[in-house]
Amino acid sequence: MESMARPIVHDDALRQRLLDVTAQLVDREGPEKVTLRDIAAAGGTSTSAIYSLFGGKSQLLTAVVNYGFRSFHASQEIAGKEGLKATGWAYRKWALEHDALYRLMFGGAMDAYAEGRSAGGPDGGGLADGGQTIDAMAPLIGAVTAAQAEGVIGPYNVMLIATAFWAQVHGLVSLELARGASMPIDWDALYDATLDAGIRAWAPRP
Amino acid sequence: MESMARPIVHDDALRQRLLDVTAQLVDREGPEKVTLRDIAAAGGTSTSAIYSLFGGKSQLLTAVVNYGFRSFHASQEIAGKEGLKATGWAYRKWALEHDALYRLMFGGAMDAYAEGRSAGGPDGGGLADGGQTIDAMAPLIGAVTAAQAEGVIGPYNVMLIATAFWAQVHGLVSLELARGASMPIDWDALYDATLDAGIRAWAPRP
DNA sequence: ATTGTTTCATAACATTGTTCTATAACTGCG
DNA sequence: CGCAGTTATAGAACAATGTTATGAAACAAT
Repeated sequence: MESMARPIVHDDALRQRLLDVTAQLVDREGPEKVTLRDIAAAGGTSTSAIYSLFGGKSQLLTAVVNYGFRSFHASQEIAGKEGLKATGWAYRKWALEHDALYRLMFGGAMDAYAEGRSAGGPDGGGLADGGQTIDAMAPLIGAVTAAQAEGVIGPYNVMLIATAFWAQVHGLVSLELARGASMPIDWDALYDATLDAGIRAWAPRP
Repeated sequence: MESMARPIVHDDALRQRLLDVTAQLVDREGPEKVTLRDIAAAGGTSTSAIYSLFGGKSQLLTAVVNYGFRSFHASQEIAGKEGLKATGWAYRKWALEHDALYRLMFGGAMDAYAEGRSAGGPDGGGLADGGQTIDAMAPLIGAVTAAQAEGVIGPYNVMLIATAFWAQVHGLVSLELARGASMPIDWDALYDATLDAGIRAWAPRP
């Protein structure tokens, strides 16, 4: 209250810049390989900024994951209106385009960093958890419900079907990401056939 | 040829002990958290042993992954004879019992270490790759073929069906491992329903 | 015993996440 | 206008960890 002091440089703009830079570096090199010093240099600041804005590497990565979830969710939202298969294809597209980030979000690699929860800033607080996964599933749940209304999907439990679909797609994508290049498989065709099979499996019984 | 020297202590017995110890530690703490010094201490030796026997942390983890694949493969082999659903349940059982190791094998986390291929010792050489995944799928492929013979599964491409099944199960398991506790889902029931749906999807068409 | 050779535990090194500290940048007042 | 007060930040110091280098230990041959 007495007197104001040195003006703030570690502001929201820098925070956003660091998020962008980190997302890029993580996508390029993976979360382990990227160092705080690199991130700081790329953002034109010092490692202190990461500590004052996020709290540490763990929280920075958490914030990046949250950032990723928003992008992924938006992508699913759009595709969700175009039906079940479109949602599946959009899922794969996003995952292949965000390789390392996808693994960080869904691969459980985040657990390696989980321990010190941040106080909960406007955005970065709280560890990425199932809540976000369920959030991200909302468009898929919507698509399943719509398909039921159209009679394409039978009257099974919606959450169960959605999770089954999600797991199917996630499994294919993570298999493709992890071992795709070294497996003699036509992933496009497999993906297509699998989506159809998934729908077939939950079609109304005659 | 001139003269023999100090007797070898870094032998195959120690190698095996280090493999066991590392597998345990990795399963308990994950591959990032476990340190070479801890491993060496737990094995009653020094970090040098890891370098002379494996080449480094990367190759040690690769060897552990290979070790894991053998165990997993054996488990699948047994279950494969009992049918498709049994294979799926055995898959899940093994994965839940080997949490971190499973992620190391199938989660793509190994890529973080991939760079220096070892010369290829009797066992640890070569990075774990798609070959092992396909190997591990063999029992599943057998089960699918058997199910086709019984008329439970239709005349679709076997590899395609097997991969679809594998992805389905892998997706469920990794979702459960990563977010299971924080999602309000009855995983047992979901697993059961999903296995049935998978079989239904590829049933012979009328 | 001495020498030579090989093996291995330990010490030194480089990198990286994190914490500490001293300086920089500003305000308000004399 | 300068000086004290205050806060933010860059950079130094610290701790941990994978890796490499070094020198001592253990044995055979002479």
